[in-house]
Amino acid sequence: MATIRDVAKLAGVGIGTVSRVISGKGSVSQKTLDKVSDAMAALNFKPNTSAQSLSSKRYSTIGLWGTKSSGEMSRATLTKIERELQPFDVSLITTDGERNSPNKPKAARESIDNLINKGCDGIIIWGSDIQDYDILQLEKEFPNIVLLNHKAESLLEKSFAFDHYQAGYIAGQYLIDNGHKNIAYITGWFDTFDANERHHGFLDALNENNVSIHKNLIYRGDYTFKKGFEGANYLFNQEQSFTALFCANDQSAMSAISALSIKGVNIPDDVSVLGYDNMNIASYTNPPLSTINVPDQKMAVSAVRKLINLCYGSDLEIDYDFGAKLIERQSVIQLS
Amino acid sequence: MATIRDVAKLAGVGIGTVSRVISGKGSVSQKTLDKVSDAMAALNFKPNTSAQSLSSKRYSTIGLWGTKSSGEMSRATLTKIERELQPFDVSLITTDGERNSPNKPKAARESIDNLINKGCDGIIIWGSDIQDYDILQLEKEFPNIVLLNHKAESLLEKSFAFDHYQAGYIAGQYLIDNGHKNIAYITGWFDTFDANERHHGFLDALNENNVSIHKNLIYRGDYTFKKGFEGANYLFNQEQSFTALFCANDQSAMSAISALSIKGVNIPDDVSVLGYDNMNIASYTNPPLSTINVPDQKMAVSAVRKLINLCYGSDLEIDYDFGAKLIERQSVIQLS
DNA sequence: CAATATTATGGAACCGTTTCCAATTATAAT
DNA sequence: ATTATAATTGGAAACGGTTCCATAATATTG
Repeated sequence: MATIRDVAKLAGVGIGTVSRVISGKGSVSQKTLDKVSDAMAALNFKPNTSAQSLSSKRYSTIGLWGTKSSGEMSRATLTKIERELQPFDVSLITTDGERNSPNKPKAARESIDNLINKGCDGIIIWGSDIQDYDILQLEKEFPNIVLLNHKAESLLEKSFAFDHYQAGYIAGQYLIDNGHKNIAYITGWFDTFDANERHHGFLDALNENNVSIHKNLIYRGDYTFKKGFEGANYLFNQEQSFTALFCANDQSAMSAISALSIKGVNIPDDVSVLGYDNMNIASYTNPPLSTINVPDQKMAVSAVRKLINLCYGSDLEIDYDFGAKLIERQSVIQLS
Repeated sequence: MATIRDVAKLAGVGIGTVSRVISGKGSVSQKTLDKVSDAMAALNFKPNTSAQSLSSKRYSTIGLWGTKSSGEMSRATLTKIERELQPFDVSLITTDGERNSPNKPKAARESIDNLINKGCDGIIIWGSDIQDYDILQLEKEFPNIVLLNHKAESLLEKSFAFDHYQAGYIAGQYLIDNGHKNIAYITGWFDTFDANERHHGFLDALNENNVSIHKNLIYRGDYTFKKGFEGANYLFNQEQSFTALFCANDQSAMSAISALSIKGVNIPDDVSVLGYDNMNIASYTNPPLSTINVPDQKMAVSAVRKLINLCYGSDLEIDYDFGAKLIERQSVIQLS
């Protein structure tokens, strides 16, 4: 591999000059620029990234930290992030923070440190697997962080999160507005803050409307197709009947619909089903799934842009508006 | 940040010694090892990755190259790859090779070069978006590559691909074995080698059994839910009737099932549907989807292991057996 | 116990950039 | 022409590790 010195020699200039043309900073006369460019082309010169990073402390890399247990970031979102980074020529390093360790918070912090140490200018922290206290601590030492799917009160401008409480509430309210009083519910997995918010929002909506949900009609799921399917069968077998089913995500909603249809229940005539997430597929189920839209990609884009601003001093505009919205399709009907 | 020299000073040893304890290579007495370890802990020393790479030419990073147009690698597979890398402490850099350029092969090669230049010990080349000739050329200059979802005849031991022709053939044969003669077909997107293989395998199976497929019953899809849905509606409206529908992937199969059910056709009694991929959700549709299993994750794991061997001189065992297998569930029935 | 082999150790040189400053050259102003 | 100012340029020093070699300390051998 050719180095900057080879180029300098061939072009008959000093290494500083070559460096200047690489970075485009500082001034070079047109004549020298041409000479150097030619030499670089002739030698097929590519600057060595490690050397650049070592000397400039700029890594052109950002890290994505998250654990699988908090529900994985979707592929589409991931791609979106890459695309957002591409124009700036920064790469993405992803890590699965998961470690089996007795001391979870410590392990989290440690794996984040590792990621930073790999050479990242900034990192995206995904989900709620790390405590606010640790985040604040971290942010003091390493301010180039951004929280995605998590909100830290004292770090609002670096938090990009969806109001799951409100969304859950909207979901509950919607079912009630459509006249449903006997409601079943397949929950998500409660490991995370988000999941709890959504849960309480939904429950509060019911409470405030004085509709209670029978304990037999709550099935503890985990966001998977499997649990959705099993949950629906479980609920179907309870003696309590229901006219609506809320599922904590679209995946469970889809498989719940399958399970119920297989049992011969007609969706939405016998049972309305409401999902949560608005996955791509939600438009193409039978019936098309009404659901809560979660602007995952939009949040991701905002988070990335904020991080780019933080790391590289740019001034990209950032959208902080991630309102909850219910998408009406055909899986929920008005009870007459 | 503390450097190796700080550690050396604090521990009262030379920098060479510190380097030795970092790498674990070379000999250090127990006593010095303790001293150095203590010093490292006291200073919270973390070796600088760029400096390490610069001087050792080892990057502990591998790249994943692929374009979105060739169908994205699934999230699950991506995670699998990360997990496989984790024990070796190597990170993954992903790139979307997509560029709009008049000269596609050149652009491909260029973006691969870029990726290599970012500092990768090796790269995984995903899909068939780069020509064999270019691959061979590349491999000569940079041998640490591995092909995933693509087979280059002269690079067999670095190719990890599924026999889509055979799988397509099996799919066709299965439908015929079940007595279907009037078959409809929602194709995939034909940009890639894989897609063509699958296509021809399927068609050849029909041909060799003397069943022909009416041209109106072939709908050109693109692997999306959307096209599956639209395709099924299109097929439903043809005057030619069919008892079986083959979809080039599970996504289209799922939405095709939805579309047909909405039209009132009963799956599988009126129309059998066969998918391709065996996605997670395939077990939880109504009816559960019969499909071709594609061992994506298994192939990815093998590819990664091969690459690790290549890059780091290890000797992991590698499985090259990716046979096609049909998973019988309940979306295809025997025609009586 | 001397001679030899083995294990430990220090540190200069190097990896390929960027950064900075002093020196040179070109340009503008008087 | 002379001076002031601005634009270019070269290259030493630094970034923080690894490598290698010469040397020192220990262990082994006959």
